[in-house]
Amino acid sequence: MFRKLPVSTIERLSLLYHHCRRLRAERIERVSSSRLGADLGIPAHTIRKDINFLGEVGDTGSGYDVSRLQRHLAESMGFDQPHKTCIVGLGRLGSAFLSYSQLEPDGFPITAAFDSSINRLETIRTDIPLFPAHEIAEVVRREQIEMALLTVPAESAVEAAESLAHGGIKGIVNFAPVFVNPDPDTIAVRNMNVVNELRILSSLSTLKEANPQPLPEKNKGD
Amino acid sequence: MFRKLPVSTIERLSLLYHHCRRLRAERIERVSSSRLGADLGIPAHTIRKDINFLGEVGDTGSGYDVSRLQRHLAESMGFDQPHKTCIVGLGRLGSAFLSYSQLEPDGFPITAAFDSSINRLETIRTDIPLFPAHEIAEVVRREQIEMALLTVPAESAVEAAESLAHGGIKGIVNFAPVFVNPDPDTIAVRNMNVVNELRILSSLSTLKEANPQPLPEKNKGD
DNA sequence: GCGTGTGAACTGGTTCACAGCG
DNA sequence: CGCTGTGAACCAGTTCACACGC
Repeated sequence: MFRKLPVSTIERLSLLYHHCRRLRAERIERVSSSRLGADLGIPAHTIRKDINFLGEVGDTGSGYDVSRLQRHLAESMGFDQPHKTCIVGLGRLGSAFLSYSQLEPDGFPITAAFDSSINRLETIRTDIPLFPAHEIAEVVRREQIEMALLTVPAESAVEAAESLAHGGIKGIVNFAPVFVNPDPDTIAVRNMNVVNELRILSSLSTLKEANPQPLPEKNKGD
Repeated sequence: MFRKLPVSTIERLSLLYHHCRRLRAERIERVSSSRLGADLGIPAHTIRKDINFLGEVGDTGSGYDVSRLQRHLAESMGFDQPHKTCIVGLGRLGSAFLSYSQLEPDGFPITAAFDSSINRLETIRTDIPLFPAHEIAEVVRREQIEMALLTVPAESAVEAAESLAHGGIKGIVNFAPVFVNPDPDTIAVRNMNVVNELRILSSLSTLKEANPQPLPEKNKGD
């Protein structure tokens, strides 16, 4: 249908979808691109361009109907269907997600969780079914799990990702500080690495000091 | 010195720096751009271009000296100095970081942590100094804290970010699902939102199904 | 010959400017 | 008159191709 959405556009539309839900919760029914831009830190014309990838949705002269916009986003990007998700690695971070109740209502029900330590599996108390790591592929396939949060130590990340691939996973959010992608043609990976983000921030600030110029202004109107 | 590094280049160089440390730990002293590219999922010529922003560093015909490369990266991007870091919000996620011992050796010592619940502050046992949220600005300024991990609920994020700004923070890693940036000219923000990453993954997979074409190959050699 | 360094060509995402419509 | 929609212009980053040094 909509070939070739730039990834950056997908990222922004995903943000936008979330913002629509928020606006609806606040009973706001109508919003302009410039308002959206200010709220999300994105230039207004970029917002309009992005939305137009989905076809015409706005009402000329009076902005966007929040509900309609949300519906359009949900339908065309698949935000309306839930996607079964699993957690691989139940250290501190994985455990935190295990009890992060926001995932289910946002469309990502945690359907299974894995750890290589049987000991640890027996200790954790939760309603979510827990399995040993060697059953990853089997369970993912059986339960048709699409998404994975990969929260294992760096040493185990590649192997765990391969198991997920064997199970037919569709996407991985990788928290380990190593590159994993068993099969780039089939599996998408997003990396979330705190230390790396901190490094990026620190070099941005270092480079800025060395060359004092304001960061490009991004959240103004048109 | 090196004006105008694209942010994407900074991101890759930061990854590269981390990889250098790993290689050195494995006693690997010499590496080619194509090898680096394969390890990091980045095309080899992009690696070379990125590295060249720092000036000539490689040895023609025989790749890069890992130690020298690491040193160059550290010096020009400020990776060698430690940057004091704080945690704002001690829920599950914030607490996980509080005991994530990797931050200190990677150059981001946790110097303080904050929460608005005095009760919670009294419960947590740690060597890191804890403070009530209303002291954020004061402590950040006094301790010269540069970085913050913002792990508060969405409702409190904007306010917390403003306090950090008052304290003169340089960078914020924002885990809350709202846009925060009190002062784009002075403060850099990186957003890490699991639900958003999951949505991006799900729409990538949805759009791919609707239009079955392989994702662009990224981790091949030259 | 292998692997870096780099100017040149390219590509595609972002920005602009304005037409069109309520 | 405000705000969307959009083709055109722009520009930044990526990709290419090849010269040069080991």
